[in-house]
Amino acid sequence: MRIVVADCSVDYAGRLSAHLPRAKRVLMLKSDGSVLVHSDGGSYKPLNWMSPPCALTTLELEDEQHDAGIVEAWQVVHAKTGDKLIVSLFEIMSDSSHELGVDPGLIKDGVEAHLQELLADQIELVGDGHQLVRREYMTAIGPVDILARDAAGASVAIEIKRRGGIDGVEQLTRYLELMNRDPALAPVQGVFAAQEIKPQARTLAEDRGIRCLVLDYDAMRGMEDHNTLF
Amino acid sequence: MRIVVADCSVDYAGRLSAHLPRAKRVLMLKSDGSVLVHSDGGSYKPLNWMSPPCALTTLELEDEQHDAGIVEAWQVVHAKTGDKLIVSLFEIMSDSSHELGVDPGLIKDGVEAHLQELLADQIELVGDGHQLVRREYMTAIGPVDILARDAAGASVAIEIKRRGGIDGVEQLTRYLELMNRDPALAPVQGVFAAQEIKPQARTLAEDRGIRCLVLDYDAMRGMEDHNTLF
DNA sequence: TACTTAATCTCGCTC
DNA sequence: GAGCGAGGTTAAGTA
Repeated sequence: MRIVVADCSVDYAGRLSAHLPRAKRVLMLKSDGSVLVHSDGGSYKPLNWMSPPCALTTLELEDEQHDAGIVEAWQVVHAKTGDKLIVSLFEIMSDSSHELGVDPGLIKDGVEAHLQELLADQIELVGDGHQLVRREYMTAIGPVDILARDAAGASVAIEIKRRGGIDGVEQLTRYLELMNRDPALAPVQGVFAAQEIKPQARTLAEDRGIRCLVLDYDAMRGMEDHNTLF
Repeated sequence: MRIVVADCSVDYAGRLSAHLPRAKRVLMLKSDGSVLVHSDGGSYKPLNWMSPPCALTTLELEDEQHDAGIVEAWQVVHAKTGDKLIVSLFEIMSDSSHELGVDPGLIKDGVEAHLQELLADQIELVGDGHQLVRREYMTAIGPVDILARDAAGASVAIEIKRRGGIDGVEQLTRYLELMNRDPALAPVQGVFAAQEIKPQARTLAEDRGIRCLVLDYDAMRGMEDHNTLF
């Protein structure tokens, strides 16, 4: 990993064209050839970058570049797409390299799969007397998150999202359309469950007779812990 | 901007929980308080991070942390959500600060908006005798990319995507459903235009009577240049 | 390997 | 400020 702090301008030509006017920035050159151009603010996204696999070469300076005050120029080319990033350096404030080694990587938990697990275990949240049939119930066009039966024994197809948007409603609608053609399942009631349901999605869902269910992740997790403890 | 290269472990607790085992990494501390944890590889996305607005404080070390070899510990807390990032430093290889100033920002062109512009200018690509009514034609549920009329004067609603998937077809279907209720427009023919149309999307579109149109961006741009030149 | 879906998405625009 | 769509999306999981 090489880190350069420099007054520079950057040009990108690939799926789009982009230009960064001259300013002081941090240039991160990773050992896989990738380059990140960061400013002192914004989010984790660099102003500009080149993803691996790619290769960096130092360009020969032409007279007019030299006259313009450029002291060094890099060309970073993507190995597959040919996308090109050109960094023109006017002044280098700092240039250092560090051997980091391979990173052991991130360990994370607490995502959408967990919501499905929790709701399967607490299926009564969908309605009194509901019973789980199975998770990831396969259909011809993909798996429905949860298939259940209500107190009367009627089928209930549940689509779970962390944030419920229109896409999720469309997805559930396609499943319902298909499942309602199966005499063994029909009629199938739809339930759209999410931690947060967007107004447009709720409107669309209710217009189609799909029930909306807002999930309280913390409460469900707390319930789970409680169940585990006793 | 402060850049620290250190042997460290990182813990994040917020919308999810995540942990980074001890390893050498680059820590970028931006002046807005945000922190990025980068390894020597991967993409532009950091292994872990905290977005602004947030604040960094140096924690008092407890005896057991000291015994474990930790020489410094930071706590970065998000100002609104309360998300927390804790960095435990075991050894600091490098620690430097640089004044960068405010970045002038990225200038970009050549995205989807451009495709819409090009197709509006070259509306005859949709079919002989077609005429542009307007771009971004507003409906109650959002703007249709292009509204045109065919040679016979019938309405044509065009949805443009760079990559055409099922989502885009669903979107256009919703527009068509709404527009066909308007006597001044009905009947409205749908055209799904994209640089690349996925097979599933094409099947769904054609099943619904929506015409598919594959756009050749380079040819359209070339045509545009040609028009400008002569 | 190709495709589908989620993301601590981010970013920009509109209402 | 909230909502919605696009992204050089990126990244992870699955068929």
